[in-house]
Amino acid sequence: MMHKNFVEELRWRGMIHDLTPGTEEQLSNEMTTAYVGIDPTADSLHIGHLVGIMMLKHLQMAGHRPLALIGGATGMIGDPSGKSQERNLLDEATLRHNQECLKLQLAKFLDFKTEAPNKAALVNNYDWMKSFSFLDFIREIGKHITVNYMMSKDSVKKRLTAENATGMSFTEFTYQLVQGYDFLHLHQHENCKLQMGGSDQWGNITTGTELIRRKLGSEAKAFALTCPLITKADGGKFGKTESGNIWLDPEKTTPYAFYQFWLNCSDEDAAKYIKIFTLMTRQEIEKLEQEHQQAPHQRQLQKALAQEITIRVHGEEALQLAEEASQILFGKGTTDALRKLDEKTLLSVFEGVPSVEISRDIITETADIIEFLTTHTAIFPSKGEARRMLKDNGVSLNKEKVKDDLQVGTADLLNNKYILVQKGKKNYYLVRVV
RNA sequence: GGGGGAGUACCAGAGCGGUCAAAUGGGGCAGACUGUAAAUCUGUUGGCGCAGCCUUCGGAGGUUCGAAUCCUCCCUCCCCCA
Repeated sequence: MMHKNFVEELRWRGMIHDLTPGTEEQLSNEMTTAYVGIDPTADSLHIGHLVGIMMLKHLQMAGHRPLALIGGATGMIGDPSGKSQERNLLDEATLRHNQECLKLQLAKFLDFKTEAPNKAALVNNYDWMKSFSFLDFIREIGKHITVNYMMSKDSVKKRLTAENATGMSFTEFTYQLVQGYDFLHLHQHENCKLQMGGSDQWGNITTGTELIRRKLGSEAKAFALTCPLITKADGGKFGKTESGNIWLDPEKTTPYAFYQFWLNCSDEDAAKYIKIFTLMTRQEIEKLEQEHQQAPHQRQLQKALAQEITIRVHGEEALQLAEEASQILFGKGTTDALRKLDEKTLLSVFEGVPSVEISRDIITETADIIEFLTTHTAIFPSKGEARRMLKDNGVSLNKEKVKDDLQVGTADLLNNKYILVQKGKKNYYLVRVV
């Protein structure tokens, strides 16, 4: 019933950073339950969550049982390992709402419905932490782990010894123990034997395995597996753009923007990401890489990557629209091509492009381009910036560069109703005259 | 509780009475080159009616012709000792 060797699969995909001894044996011996934690800080996943989810996906495909753990409790504390500050408490209603939304998105990757024994499940540590009293916690859990052990974790050491040490609250210090307890709880209630996560979670995960070993004895089996943190070749943070996170929720990140994100990856990143974020086989990927090398300008890797993820998250139809829009905006498209589009096509193509409405008088009166870009449409936050960008040759109307002395008039309208404004090469805005 | 240090633009970090809208680096944005890539080079990075003016250097007052720079109080953070 084990279709594939899970660890082997992750290994060639470059998704293994570290694992505890015996992990592979455990996975080849029996169907194993494993989990990945997700913070429910928003009502949508973003692509930073995708690595963990893909690990669960491969796990399930290999015949094992995936658990997605919503960190309702831990998410309120904040991991001391850096970036995240201590967080605020979410009220329970918000937490449950987020949980439901996340589950719908997870269902695009994991099978929560199958009759097979390895059906995916969603759990929330708030459910078992909320009524766990402090006193009970320190008596039952805290006494099994020494402070010395906890202090030896990198995440903690860094906070204590760093040059610019900012101190660490008791709450943050406790984080690893609370997370460790999750593993113990799942071990006892769900027969969960493996926790997975990013390599920054190694310390927290091993606190869990250690807690299980000390509390349940050395015959209790608990393993850890981490994947490397996803990076960009240029050192930037993965998954962020100037406009923020890339979300899976089409309301937060349009399918067009989502598709564009992947299409825009550098060659180096695309080769790495395609292994992590798609299910293409090794042969398929190697073939693509060869094709890419022979004709790099065609960007086969980026296209394949963008296609597969966009379909999985947003569906076939959304992908098609995103591709069409990209073709018109970035292809050989000219003003003429734009003018030929009928209104319906134009609207569907630009669905994912931010749009602004302005009143018709502004155009019939003919508007100064700077006024048009700032006060009327708010495409630029300040006139100075608009002026600067115009001087730098960075603004186009309907795909034609414009100068700062232009008067915008009805002649610039597409379908007598729209103007396509372009800020730089990649930022489009559809201005709609009403 | 005692002693010391720090808070400057997106971040890091200079400046310590006028020449400061504030060095430098990073980041961002744009342009050139390209393949909607990377690297590189260039420009730009508070606002406006832009050779001028207005609002900024934790907060509130004060000294001075003039303060990011000096004084007072407050807030926040860090370090060391107890």
